[in-house]
Amino acid sequence: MTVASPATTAHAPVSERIYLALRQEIMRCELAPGTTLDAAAIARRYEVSKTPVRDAMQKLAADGLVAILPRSGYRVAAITFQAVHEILDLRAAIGPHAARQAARHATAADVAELRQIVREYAAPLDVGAMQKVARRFHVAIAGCSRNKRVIALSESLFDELERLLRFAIDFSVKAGEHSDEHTALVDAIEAGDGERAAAIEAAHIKSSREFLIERLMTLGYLSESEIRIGSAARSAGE
Amino acid sequence: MTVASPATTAHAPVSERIYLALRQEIMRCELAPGTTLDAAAIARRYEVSKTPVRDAMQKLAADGLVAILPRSGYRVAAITFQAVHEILDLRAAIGPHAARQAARHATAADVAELRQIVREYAAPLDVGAMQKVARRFHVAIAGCSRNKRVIALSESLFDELERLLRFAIDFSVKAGEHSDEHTALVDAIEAGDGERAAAIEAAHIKSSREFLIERLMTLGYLSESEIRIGSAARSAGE
DNA sequence: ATTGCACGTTTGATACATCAGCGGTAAATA
DNA sequence: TATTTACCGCTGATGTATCAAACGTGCAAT
Repeated sequence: MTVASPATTAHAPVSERIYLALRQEIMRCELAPGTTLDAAAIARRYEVSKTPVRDAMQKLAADGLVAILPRSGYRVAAITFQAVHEILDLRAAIGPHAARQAARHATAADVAELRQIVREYAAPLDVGAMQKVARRFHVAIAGCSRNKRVIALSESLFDELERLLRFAIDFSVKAGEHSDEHTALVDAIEAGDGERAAAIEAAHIKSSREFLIERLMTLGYLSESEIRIGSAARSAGE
Repeated sequence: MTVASPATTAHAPVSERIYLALRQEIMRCELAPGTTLDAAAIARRYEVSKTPVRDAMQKLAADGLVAILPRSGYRVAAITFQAVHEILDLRAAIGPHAARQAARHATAADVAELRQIVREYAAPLDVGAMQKVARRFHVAIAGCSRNKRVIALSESLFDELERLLRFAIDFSVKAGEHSDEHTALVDAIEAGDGERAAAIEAAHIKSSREFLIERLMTLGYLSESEIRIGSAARSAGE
């Protein structure tokens, strides 16, 4: 109420602002997974009422970032092996598909943009920055598919993945060097070879999946038996 | 498959009721695509306040069934060729993947359930009922993947597809007979042959895609050029 | 005819009321 | 005295009523 509501706030829905702020906090693990969120406190903190907080919670729940316990509370989504597995599995489904479609639809400008992003891999980067570049690269490929749903889904998956990585990896890992793979992928897209593009993307996702699982294992987050079993028989979590 | 009531919680959230009711109306095209929705009127109609209506709108927006125009209104999502294309494309990405995973994870009970659903195809069905059975079949396969995200996504895609079919096909088409294909798919899943399962599912989706596109063309919803171009260069629509 | 202003309609936000679940505390029993 | 159970109060979500702001529309004036 103290906000004088400047005339410049033409198209700035308050709920969107809250949504983005919370989303960032959750993804950066500044709000720890499993934490129960107090809607009233958040409203006070951002100096707004509870309604936009409510809206933001709905959106975050749709993104899978918070769980709504009816009549009980909001909780930051827990990080479970199940979740990691599911996200990587979904990525394995849509990543290659997006690459295949990208090979069909990519324009010269698209290819140029992809090459630009690949070039940025060369610069010495910390893990956080590398994450960002990787996200841009894969989302750009999704963009080439010209399918808005695929794009939105890719973004969502990468967001969640980023959160998992921040939590589990703790930034202790050096920047991996697979820019060769990326160059090959762009080449395949430029050549219009959808199958090759899909295969490269599939291999890429597989390797990052194995990397991540190994990493989680060394951190004691899961045992070998869980990997063997896959995602079955996980009753707990969420 | 009884409802797993969460212990003491025997509650019916009002917003959920509104959500389900509106969702059904939208999917049955009783609310025509493109219609602007009056939140206050809906609130009066269901004898509730505007807040649960708001929540329901947020959920529907997350499902892609309504579009929220900030500071302007809610509108039932329009049906465009773009949307049909995107949904079928996404299905083409996750369907085969789900089938492949189903072959890895399906239990004997899963296979039995799938066979039961396939059997129901044999009975003489109207198009609406066939839709429902097809939905159950494909969602059941997604269920075998043990990936909750894949399951939710499959359900969402089928819901949207159902709406598109209701709108475009107008129930004038006879029940297609591809139960052989379905049987073959279940066989592959039972045998654990993921690649074969994925291939069958891919072919199945491709054929239904072609069927639907042809159907839309005969109804004058799109021209041949649009098919050639694919989804590119559609500036209009939502 | 076009532009500008004012009004009405509808969303967006706030403040307030209500209700269910959870935890603490106390009492009763073994 | 220790453990269990039942009751009560508190916290926080859900729903209602009200208010403010913004977009669209229509009329009027230039």
